[in-house]
Amino acid sequence: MTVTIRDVALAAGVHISTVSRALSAAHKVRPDTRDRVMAAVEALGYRPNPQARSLITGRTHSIGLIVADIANPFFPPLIKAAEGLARQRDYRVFVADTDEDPAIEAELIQALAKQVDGVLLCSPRMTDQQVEQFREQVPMVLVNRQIDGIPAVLMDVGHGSRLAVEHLVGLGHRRLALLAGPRGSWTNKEIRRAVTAAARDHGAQLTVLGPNPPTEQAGRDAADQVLDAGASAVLAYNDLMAIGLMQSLVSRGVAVPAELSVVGIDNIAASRLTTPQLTTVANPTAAAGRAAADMLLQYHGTTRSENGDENGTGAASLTLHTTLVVRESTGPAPAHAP
Amino acid sequence: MTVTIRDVALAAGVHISTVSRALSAAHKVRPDTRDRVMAAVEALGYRPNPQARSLITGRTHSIGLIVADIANPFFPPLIKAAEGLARQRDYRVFVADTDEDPAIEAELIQALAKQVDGVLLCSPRMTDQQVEQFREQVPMVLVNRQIDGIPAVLMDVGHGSRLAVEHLVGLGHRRLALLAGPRGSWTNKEIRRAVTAAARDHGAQLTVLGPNPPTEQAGRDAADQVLDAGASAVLAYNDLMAIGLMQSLVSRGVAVPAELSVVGIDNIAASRLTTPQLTTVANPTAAAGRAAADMLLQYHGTTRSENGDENGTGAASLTLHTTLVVRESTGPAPAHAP
DNA sequence: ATGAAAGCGCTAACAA
DNA sequence: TTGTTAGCGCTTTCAT
Repeated sequence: MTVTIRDVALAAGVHISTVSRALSAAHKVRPDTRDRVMAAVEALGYRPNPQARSLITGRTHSIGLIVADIANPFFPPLIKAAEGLARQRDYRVFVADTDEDPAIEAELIQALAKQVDGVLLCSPRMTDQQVEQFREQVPMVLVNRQIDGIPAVLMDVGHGSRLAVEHLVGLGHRRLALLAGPRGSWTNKEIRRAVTAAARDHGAQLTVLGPNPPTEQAGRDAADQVLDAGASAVLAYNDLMAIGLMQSLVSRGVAVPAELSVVGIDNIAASRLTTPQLTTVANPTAAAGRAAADMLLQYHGTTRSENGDENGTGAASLTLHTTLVVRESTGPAPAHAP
Repeated sequence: MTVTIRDVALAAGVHISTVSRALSAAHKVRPDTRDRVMAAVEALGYRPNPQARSLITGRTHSIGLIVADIANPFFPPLIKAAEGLARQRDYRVFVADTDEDPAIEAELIQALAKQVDGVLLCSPRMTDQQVEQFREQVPMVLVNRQIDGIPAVLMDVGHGSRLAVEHLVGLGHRRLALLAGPRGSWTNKEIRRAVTAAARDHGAQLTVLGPNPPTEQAGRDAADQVLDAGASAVLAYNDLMAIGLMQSLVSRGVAVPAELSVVGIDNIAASRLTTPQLTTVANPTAAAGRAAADMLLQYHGTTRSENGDENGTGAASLTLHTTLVVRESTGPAPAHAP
């Protein structure tokens, strides 16, 4: 029922190896033979079995893309961009979702390792050691995680966070709160580090709240802590949390930004939809997805480590810039604490 | 460098077929032999090569999931749910994005057909004939598309749309507009059919605007047409368009719902974020994703058509209910047209 | 330029 | 219960 290379060979009156050549190394076959083969291919509707092919070539023409949560609006643009680039290069993409769970993450990458030519690991929650271990099993490009010797696409969210703090300080805020993100997140550490430093530099007081799951619900739940902290401005780990926080604030009768300024991170589409519109640090997620896929395919595209540089070549990192998008959720510090 | 079944056999002092059995049909091997094999597996870190396995078994343990646009917030919850169920059954998921393009859709399904045990085709834009053709090449479950003889998970968006119309009529609206979606969409046809019928039943006048791409931008662009149509209420193909439309309306100084009522479809997370909050028809996307994956795996899980019913078994359809979520974007019809 | 033969890593009859 | 033998569908030497 399924048509194989043998059927084509039979129909074209040649040996299967000739069919194989006609399909991959066209120039190694006489034009007229090639034509006969192609005609048979057409007539029978033959499509090579990629499994069989990859069993012998060792390449699957597909890559894995692992994200913490596909329903988090941060990821879809990244995924889409990575897929688009992969498609251009005739690669398939396996997308998997770890539910923010390091154990599932490990399990998935393990399972994927054998089936793909490389893995794009986005915002991993595993430890560095775990990541390094998997990196030995499969070519890998990291997104939003920095580990020595592993190629990565980073977003300088630390810089963006500093801009946010300076924006806030410029508006007169002296007591800040940081609504931190999940534990294993490199981005979270970067933000925390940058915000702490920036607050110190500008003589502002900082309360760090967390860790928290990176969800709207966590943002809602944190409202009381934020209020208790006595801050006049909050920076949240991401827009989702900032949006949830604003909802709780509204329902408690706290005016944003009059009584409390709120800043998010990511610049997801929804951040323009809230009232007030969210001030946020914009992450170039699509560019990151594209760049990461490009890195992975380029790196693997050179038929397994060439360029006379086995260790260095693939290990370059790319850092993309973030920017502060000032909208309506930030304003001058109130004269008195709320 | 890569450890194969042969290495394990050698280390355990048994034949490779024994290793194979110990791994798949554990009970067909003596306990102590099995232990030795497993010890060797552990020691060597052996993982079976899924490509080789599937070459012989004909099953890949993965399914394809094709969506029109992964960045459309309608899809991620569906994808996530489908992936969750697949994971439970130890299946991998290939997610692909067609960019709303029927040609890419065909190309993708073609490429995927050989690499997966089945395909979940969500909101396809291809013609029925094309879909039917692919259905012969690979087990398939449709989401949001009804074609005779192909199992599907449907959402009764027609019912939901009727509810929306009745809600609007109940508020005194007599001139309605429908902001239609993309051409190939079954959902779009359903909505159009239901809205047309409901408007007729209630003696309301209806203007249909479209087809349009299912995007926020298309919603923004349609504001003038909507206004020109002289309607006092609009139903949009999806929330994204409704949200875009509301933005344009606001910028033109048209009050929602005072001068114009707006209803969306989908109930994406962002629909609660707008001001006014969007009245919308809620689609159970997560349930649909889960159900579709379940159908596909069950259907294929019976080791290729059993149950004494080769044609009928897999062809059942499941219809999920939609509900109307009344929020703030709909209100009484104004006394005079705007 | 083409055919013959070997084998990628594994499973599944069949023997023993 | 275990080993032997054939392949799954394809690519890739090696001859011819």
